[in-house]
Amino acid sequence: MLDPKLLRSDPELVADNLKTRNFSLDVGTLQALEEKRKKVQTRTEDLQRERNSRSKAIGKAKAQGEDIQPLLDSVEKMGQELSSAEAELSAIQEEISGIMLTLPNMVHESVPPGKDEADNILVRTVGDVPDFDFDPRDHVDLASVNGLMDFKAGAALAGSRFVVMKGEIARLHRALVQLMLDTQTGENGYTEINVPHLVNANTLQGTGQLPKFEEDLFKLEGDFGFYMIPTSEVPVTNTVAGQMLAADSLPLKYTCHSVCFRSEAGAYGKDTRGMIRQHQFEKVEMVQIVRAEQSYDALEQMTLHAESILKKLGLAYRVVVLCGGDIGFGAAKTYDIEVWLPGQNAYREISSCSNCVDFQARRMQARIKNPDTGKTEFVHTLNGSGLAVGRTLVAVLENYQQADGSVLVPEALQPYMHGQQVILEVAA
RNA sequence: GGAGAGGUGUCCGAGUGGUCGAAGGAGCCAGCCUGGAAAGUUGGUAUACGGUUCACACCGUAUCGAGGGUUCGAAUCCCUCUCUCUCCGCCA
Repeated sequence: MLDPKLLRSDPELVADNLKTRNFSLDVGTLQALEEKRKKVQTRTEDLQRERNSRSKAIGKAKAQGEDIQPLLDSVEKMGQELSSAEAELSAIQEEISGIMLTLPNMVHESVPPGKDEADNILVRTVGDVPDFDFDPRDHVDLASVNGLMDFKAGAALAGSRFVVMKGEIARLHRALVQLMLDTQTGENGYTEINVPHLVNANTLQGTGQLPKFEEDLFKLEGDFGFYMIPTSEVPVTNTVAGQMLAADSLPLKYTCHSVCFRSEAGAYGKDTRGMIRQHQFEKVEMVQIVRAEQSYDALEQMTLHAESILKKLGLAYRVVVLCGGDIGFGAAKTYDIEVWLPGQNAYREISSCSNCVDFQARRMQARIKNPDTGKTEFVHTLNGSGLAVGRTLVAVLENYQQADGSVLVPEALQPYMHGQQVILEVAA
């Protein structure tokens, strides 16, 4: 959520900023609502004050054994007026907060303007794109041998955009999870955390998926009000919701392996082949809760933490900073990491690292007491993939393939593969 | 699933209709004390919103798990929900 004070005091500044992400803020409507709110609130509070003071007088009079009937009569008439003022006020406030919840975050000044991903700015390119002396296959062709990656089976069990993995592929997938968790915990200073895969609406509102993006989520039927998490960013970040954190407990750095569920509404016909875009996929996430003044440094570090996995795996990638038109709802600045996929002859997103500044913290009411000023302030939250496991699997298969269709196991993964150096070998 | 007990400020904890934003304690901050510290001692220490103000600040309103109700007045009474704990049942 945006700072309501800023929105009130300088709506043009906010509107200008949101223009960067092609969001048009209706300043006039908002200001009119605000003005009305102010008027009704003042009137309501005046009435409340009057009622309170008369009620106190009644209490006093009664204690002294006086006749309170005249006082009762005088206050009774206020009741109607007060309750209608209160109703009007809460209706206006509800309307305002409804709008506030749908406003995206303001972007950092370094975020480039732009319409879509074509306008993202390249930050750096790392590693060499492999040069094959044969026509490289994509991961579907490579791993479908013996049905080790079986989309038909997935479709039969659930529908399109599901997969069944077996044998060496399933193990490689698990090995990637292990490598990622071990790296983030052992080298990058994260604490491993394991969280619910089902959450309630309030939690999703805290991180910004609700109320605006419900169609992207899977919601469970029944009275529980459960949604399946689209990313563990949601439950992990919300572990600090509603808390007054000790300032010296920050930064909090969590890494979490989870399954993620996305409806992929609006992605019809996009990435229909293979494991790039599934309804269910696994991800190792990084989440940081930091002091405000540290969040942009933390974003740089977190991006490097994501990159550290790609470096270990020897995969070529590039880092881009998302332009205003491509950046997510809650983020103030986002780096995407794109890995080279020979099967697509293109770089494809494998991680997204965002600084949400105080946007989520304000929604969640996650705060610290600043020890220097004594003031309460919101923490800053960051999240990033470290990495998307399914897409990393795709990248390993496609980048390490050999002419005969077998795939070399990157050295960093071999300890997790019982020392196995090659998979998908065709029996001679 | 059944029975019971609870949810109060940063934390612990008192408070069953009125002067309670809330006793007391811990923590934290400041003053005194001290060569310095500890101890002691005095004071301060919630959040949000609104109003007045250049500002310091002051005033008002709301907030005792959440929402509704009763009442002139609710932390306190009633209803619904929710979470935690204990016991029983069931269960990976």
